[in-house]
Amino acid sequence: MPDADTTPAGGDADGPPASVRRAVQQSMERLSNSERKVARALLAGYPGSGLTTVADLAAAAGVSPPTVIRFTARLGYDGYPQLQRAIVHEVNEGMGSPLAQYGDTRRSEGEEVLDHAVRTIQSSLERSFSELSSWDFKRVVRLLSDESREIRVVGGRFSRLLADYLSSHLHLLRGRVQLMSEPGLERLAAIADAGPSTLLVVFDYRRYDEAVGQFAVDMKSRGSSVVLLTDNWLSPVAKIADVVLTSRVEAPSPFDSLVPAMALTEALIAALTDAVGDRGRERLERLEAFDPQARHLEDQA
Amino acid sequence: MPDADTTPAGGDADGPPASVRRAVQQSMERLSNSERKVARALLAGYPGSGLTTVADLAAAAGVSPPTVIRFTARLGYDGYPQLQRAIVHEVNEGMGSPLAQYGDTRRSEGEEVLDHAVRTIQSSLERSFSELSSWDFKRVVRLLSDESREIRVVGGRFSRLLADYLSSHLHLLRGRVQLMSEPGLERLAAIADAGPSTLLVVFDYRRYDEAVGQFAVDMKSRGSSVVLLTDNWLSPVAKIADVVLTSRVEAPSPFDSLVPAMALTEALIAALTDAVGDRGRERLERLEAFDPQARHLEDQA
DNA sequence: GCTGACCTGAAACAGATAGTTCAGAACGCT
DNA sequence: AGCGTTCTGAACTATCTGTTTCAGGTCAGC
Repeated sequence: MPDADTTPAGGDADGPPASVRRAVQQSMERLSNSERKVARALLAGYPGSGLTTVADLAAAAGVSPPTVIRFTARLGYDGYPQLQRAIVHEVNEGMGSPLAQYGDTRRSEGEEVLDHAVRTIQSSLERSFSELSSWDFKRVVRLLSDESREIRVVGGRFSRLLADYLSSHLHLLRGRVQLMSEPGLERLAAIADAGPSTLLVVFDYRRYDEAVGQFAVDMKSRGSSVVLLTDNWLSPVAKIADVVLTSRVEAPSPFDSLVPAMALTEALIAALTDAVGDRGRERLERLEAFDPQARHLEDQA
Repeated sequence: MPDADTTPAGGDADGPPASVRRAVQQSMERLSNSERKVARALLAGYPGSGLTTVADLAAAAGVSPPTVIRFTARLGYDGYPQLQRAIVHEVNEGMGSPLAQYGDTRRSEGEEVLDHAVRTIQSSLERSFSELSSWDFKRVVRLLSDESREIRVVGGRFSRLLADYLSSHLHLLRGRVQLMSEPGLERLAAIADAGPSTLLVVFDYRRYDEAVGQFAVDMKSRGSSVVLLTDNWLSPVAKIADVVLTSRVEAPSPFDSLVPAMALTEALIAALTDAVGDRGRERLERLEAFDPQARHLEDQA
């Protein structure tokens, strides 16, 4: 049993590095409420938060310094400096290794489900993007950034959330955008007003929404362009759509996943932000002038 | 672009990261013999050697502490702690996500933006899950699956979509769920009715919603349990929350990303489906009897 | 071989740091 | 309710930190 330098709570005497991160996660249960806050703060800003002083970490966690000390003691370290050394050690080894953290052992219920969920979601996402046609993607971006067009956005039972999400961002970046949340008069009016300069964005994922499908058909018949975001099984709207972007829906549960679709939506927003450039930025600033709570541009320093 | 925090000897105002390592290498010539020993020791054990004490680094280099101090001064830092901070900063970037590398290079508009978006989103997602405490996750699942509890779900400007998403699924799996979509009488009534058997689920991501925060505080003061889903910068609600689940919000655009948060939500739903087991399945079947369009269980063959 | 400039480290110093003590608070358990 | 246990932070302290001071040492140049 050599190397008794940095393996306190790692436990099983097998893992050579015994990541501090995992040690913390495993010890979660044994901790008190405030100590758990420390654990969360440590993981949230890892590893930087563990390389500052006790006082700093305590402040970040919203607890007092003694709690941090007790936290380190409970993990099995002789003191805060020793925990720091362990982190430094780890940083020295890894300095970039991304997914070394996923172990193999599984027992407790929740963990298995979570692990499975993570992998399912990630592979769905990966696959979705790898199957995405970048040419279609660009076409959609061009359509969305064309301010001479009137945009309507609509979605189905769950995908209405994405329709909402997209239109909210569109509002921030350009004018002439409308979300068609409910069936009814609003949609009828939209059909009546539709023409060649109208752009309808449809989110339709299983199970496909009949009302949305009919609405798309009607809009199309009035000359509107139609962009469809759907799953890989293709909504019936695909038949009449001008551009189709698909995403996978494989989920860790019996329900479908919207994560890849949302990722696609965010990618569209990113590309659109890039496309509208200064024009959109000006609009954002104008909007912010009226809404002190929205300062979306200051995120990236 | 000042930010005179960590860019002393980077010098030429060109290098984007101004790596400490590179700063040292460039300054080699200007150093004295002993100082150069320090430089070599620092680079040899980088970054760990720079995260210890002055005395340690001096010993590793075979020189006296003052020499280390003079070394840091010669590099342009105000003191050893400042150099340390610069290194920590660097480590923080490099360790987690490979976000740092996508600085500037772009040619073909749509495609590169898309590529960048994909990578950003995926790394955010990966990082979020790696930082997730599975213990907290399990606690939330347990709370959500406890049918003796009355559940209230609320969200902020954008995260209301996730609140909606979660509550929609909760409705399918169990009873006594209510989405608090708008401020107003509905929320007041919820506060009045709240008690120890109430569970409030709060989605609060930057920019944090004051109304939601106040609502959470009020609910908590009435004895309700509070589960918070937030970003890694922690909503103020974290102070009073019983459990906190964080996700990253780094996005390919100036806006924040909700993809990791949605993935987390879906993981919760998956685990919850598992937890409620047959009871939830029966409920689903009962619901389907009244809604021929919802057949969520047939997805996985 | 003397003089000046420049390194270099021992010793001393001021300030910050981790860790301890203790009293009050919160909690769970009959 | 009342008890004992556990948790938590304010105040304190001993220690270690980075830094400055200063004297000894090295070397080049006429």
